[in-house]
Amino acid sequence: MKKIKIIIIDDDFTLGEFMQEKINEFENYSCELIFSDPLTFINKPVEADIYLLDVVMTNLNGLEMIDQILKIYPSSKIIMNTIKDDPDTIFQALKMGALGYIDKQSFENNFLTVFESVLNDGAYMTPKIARKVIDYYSAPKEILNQLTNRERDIVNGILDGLSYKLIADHYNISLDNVRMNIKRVYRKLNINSKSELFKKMNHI
Amino acid sequence: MKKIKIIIIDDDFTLGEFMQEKINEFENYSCELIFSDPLTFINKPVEADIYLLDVVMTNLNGLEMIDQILKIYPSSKIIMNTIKDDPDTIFQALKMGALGYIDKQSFENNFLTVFESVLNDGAYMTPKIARKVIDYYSAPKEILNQLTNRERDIVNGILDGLSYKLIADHYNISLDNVRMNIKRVYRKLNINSKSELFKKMNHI
DNA sequence: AAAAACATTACATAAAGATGTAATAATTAA
DNA sequence: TTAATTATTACATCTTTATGTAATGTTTTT
Repeated sequence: MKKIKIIIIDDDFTLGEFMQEKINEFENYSCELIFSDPLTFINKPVEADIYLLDVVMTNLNGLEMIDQILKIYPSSKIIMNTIKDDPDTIFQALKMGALGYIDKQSFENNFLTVFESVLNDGAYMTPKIARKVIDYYSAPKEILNQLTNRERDIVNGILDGLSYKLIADHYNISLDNVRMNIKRVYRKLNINSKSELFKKMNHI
Repeated sequence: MKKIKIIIIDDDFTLGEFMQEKINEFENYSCELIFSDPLTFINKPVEADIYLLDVVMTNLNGLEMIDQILKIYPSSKIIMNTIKDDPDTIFQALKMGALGYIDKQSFENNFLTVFESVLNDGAYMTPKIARKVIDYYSAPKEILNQLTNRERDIVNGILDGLSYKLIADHYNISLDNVRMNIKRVYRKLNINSKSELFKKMNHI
């Protein structure tokens, strides 16, 4: 049976070796290469089924590597293995196309699950990471809560892509009413453009 | 030791009973109530540590229930257990505050993991669901790929909240150039307003 | 009932966005 | 090296947004 080939790209060579060892304990997986310098890999890429990528590396940003690897090997699976777990980094990684995101502390307990998940066209995040993703989604809810009903209506209209005029028509109120509401919303949220509103509400 | 209290709200009573049975096989969990009619629950809510909620129910939309339950019991954990796995439904659930999302087929194999995840301030999605969430994130990447470099620059500027003028200044091009590019982008993407652009790119 | 919060309309104005048409330069592909 | 794209600039016009100020109803809340 053909083994699943894993490549580790991680600044921390000791940790890399540790992970390699853990992986190779399993018959069906094979991890032979560790790149502790990402540039070495970039200059001479090697194909693998799964890449284990650290985000924080001195020579190169791990996030950019996602893109580069996928350009060369589009069907390979990329898993982020990192201590960096702020929402921004997580989302950038997902946006770039990483299919797994685990924190280094839970590598040992989770790597098999991650591997299996991505190999079966799924994805995996540790509960801690998943929670961050979910909290990010529900953030807009909190914002909407500080608005009055009418303000909420209008904000939703805007997020739906309606013009002030259409919103006014829809709720049978004057255009000026819509404007007034928007003014108040902007003040409450400390913004002053539709773009900022969209940013605050990220995903509808 | 106090048991973790679970309440099931699911149209399908037979399935409800099956899940109840599975849950009660474990010492530390206790599931005594199944609401096959969501309205019964709404009219006379009962507190629990975890709610297992179906999305598709005849009398009420499961998504709206999330909000209602959390209003009454803010610290309770809500897990969606459903066959509905289209991205829109998933995101709406997450947006409303659900902390877990599993498909019914994998209930038996995953419920313990889900329970433990949410009880430890985490969240959980089955790999299949997680993949949908991640694909949703990387969708904008595909869109950006059909644009030229300049068009991409400008789209990114807009998503950052910059005005045409600021974008023009930033790239040292004329305002009309920015406008021209936007026109082309709108045509390519079949849209005709900034709002629609934001919607297409959802999360930046 | 008085005060406070919320809702609605109105007038006014400057800035930004959405589109059309058209000509010229710069790049790239045939 | 033509032909075909792609990139820029320009002019014109109409719509939409962003904000200010101000007055008058409606609900809530105390």
